[in-house]
Amino acid sequence: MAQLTLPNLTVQQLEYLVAAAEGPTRAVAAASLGVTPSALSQGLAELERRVGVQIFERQGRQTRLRPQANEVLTHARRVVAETRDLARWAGMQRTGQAGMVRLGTIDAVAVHHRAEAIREHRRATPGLDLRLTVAPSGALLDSLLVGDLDLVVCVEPAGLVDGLVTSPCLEEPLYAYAPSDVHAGIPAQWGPWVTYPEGSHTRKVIAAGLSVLGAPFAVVAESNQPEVLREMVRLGMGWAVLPAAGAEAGTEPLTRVRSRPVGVRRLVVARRAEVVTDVAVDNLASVLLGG
Amino acid sequence: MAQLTLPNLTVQQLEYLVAAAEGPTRAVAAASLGVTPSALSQGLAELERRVGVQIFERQGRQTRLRPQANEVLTHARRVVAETRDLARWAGMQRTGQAGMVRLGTIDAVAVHHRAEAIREHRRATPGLDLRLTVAPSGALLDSLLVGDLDLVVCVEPAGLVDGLVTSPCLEEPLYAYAPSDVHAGIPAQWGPWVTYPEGSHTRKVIAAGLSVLGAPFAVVAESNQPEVLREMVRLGMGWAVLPAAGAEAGTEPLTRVRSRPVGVRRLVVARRAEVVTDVAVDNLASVLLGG
DNA sequence: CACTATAGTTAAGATAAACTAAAGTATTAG
DNA sequence: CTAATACTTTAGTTTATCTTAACTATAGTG
Repeated sequence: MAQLTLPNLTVQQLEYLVAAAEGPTRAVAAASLGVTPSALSQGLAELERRVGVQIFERQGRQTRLRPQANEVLTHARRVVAETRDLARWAGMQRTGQAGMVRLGTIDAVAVHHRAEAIREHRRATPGLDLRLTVAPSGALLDSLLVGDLDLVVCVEPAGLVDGLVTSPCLEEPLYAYAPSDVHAGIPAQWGPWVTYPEGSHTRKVIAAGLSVLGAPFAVVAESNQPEVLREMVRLGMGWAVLPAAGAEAGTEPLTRVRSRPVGVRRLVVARRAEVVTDVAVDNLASVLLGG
Repeated sequence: MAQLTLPNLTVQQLEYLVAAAEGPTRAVAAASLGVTPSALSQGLAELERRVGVQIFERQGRQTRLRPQANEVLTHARRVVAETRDLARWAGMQRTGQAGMVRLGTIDAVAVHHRAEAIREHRRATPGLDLRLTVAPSGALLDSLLVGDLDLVVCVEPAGLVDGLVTSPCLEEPLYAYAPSDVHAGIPAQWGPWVTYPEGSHTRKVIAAGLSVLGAPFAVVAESNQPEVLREMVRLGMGWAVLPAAGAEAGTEPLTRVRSRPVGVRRLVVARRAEVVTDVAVDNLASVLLGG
């Protein structure tokens, strides 16, 4: 098949044609474009040369469109309109009003701390495709590193993670809760425990806090979901250390064994270090930090 | 309303983007475009700068499209395809296979002499919008001068018409016909006549021919249509001088009073002198001349 | 008929864009 | 470590596009 080389038309030339077709004279058209009549004339001559078909004809002292120009003019209008749409999209993209952000959070953040902020941000930027993934911190950070997520709110990792940058977001106190029929004694008699699985960032914080208080940490059941842990406590399966938001919500909130927290887990906003600045991600990050 | 200034994208840049998206590497894409990788790289960088949105990202030693590029890529494919269509149209326009030709002829040409040629030309160039107007020679030439027609086949005008050029097309003998019950005598006893109206080019030719033969030219009825004149003769209203094609067609052809023609009318192909070369008109003109 | 205003083109020179060739920078493979 | 690959940058040249200014042609006016 013959490799038909396309005429290298520019959007500007097509704009010139549209303006020339709409204005009563070329001088007016040129003024509306903000160029000299000379520039318009040369630009249109170049357009005509590239299309390779006569588009204009002199009639008296005016230059008019030939009937054949309609085909070209239609093309020009279409491309100009499409380019206008693209420019509009690009503008929204630049200001973060359009595009896609894949956000990952632990459940407490999505359900409690930033639920309203996320809902409000979604309302404020309807063009933005905001996707929310709820998972444990470790899984979120893995996904972030691999590129499956753009922004993560999770428990602060133990050390610096290569390729990620984190900003402190909020600190969440963790309280001890016991089944309702159990008498709270000294910490050395607390337990046994239901808690987050091995490997969980929060579990590390809990273990450290209990260790400081001198409480044993015998684990009888595990779950990543604070709601599940709360129900286990209510059913008398064991004790738990949970954020207040997860434990004291619902119709039958648990009551704290001790008014002071066992520990504090620090939540951070994390994103890839390498990544070029994406305004949509920036905006959401600042909402999540600032809220 | 804000005058959103459009990015001056070029068809070439959009082709670069499409090629880069389709080729496995940029080097391959550049080769398929017939440019150096450097040119492709610079062109794409310029495209990205003009759109104002990051389209590419480095991944290892390759440059990949970011997900956001899909929007731009879709636009690029569309505009490239539209430009290809335009180029195809322009090519047909240049070779006369597309466009519009407004042809005007006298009836004998459309009905007899060039009927087959016109039909064949219409069949051979289906993209061409060929419009046929049938009218007397004077009206055709007026329309041609005003610009309502592009090409005319008519009886040769008496003198040169300013702004028109004519080429001889064919010569058409005109024969005398009498009602069937009339005995053909010497020319001085011919008539009375039914013939073309005053002002008709053909009538001038007829008048001159009869004058040479010494026949009187008393006119009792007029019509521009040879078929009408023929029927008048058949009904016995008078004699007529007609082209053989018009008089001797049909189920009851008239018979000539005299085997030799009374006169000859010269048909010409006429077009405006000023007009820029239009290949479609050229082609049709040569068909009408050559057939 | 000159005289002037209008409509647009052409010419010349400056500025910006786009190409090639060659050198440079990472990244992957052996 | 070395070589190859995939692109980008730089430098210099060619090509486009703009502005200003001069030019052509037409239409209207006395």
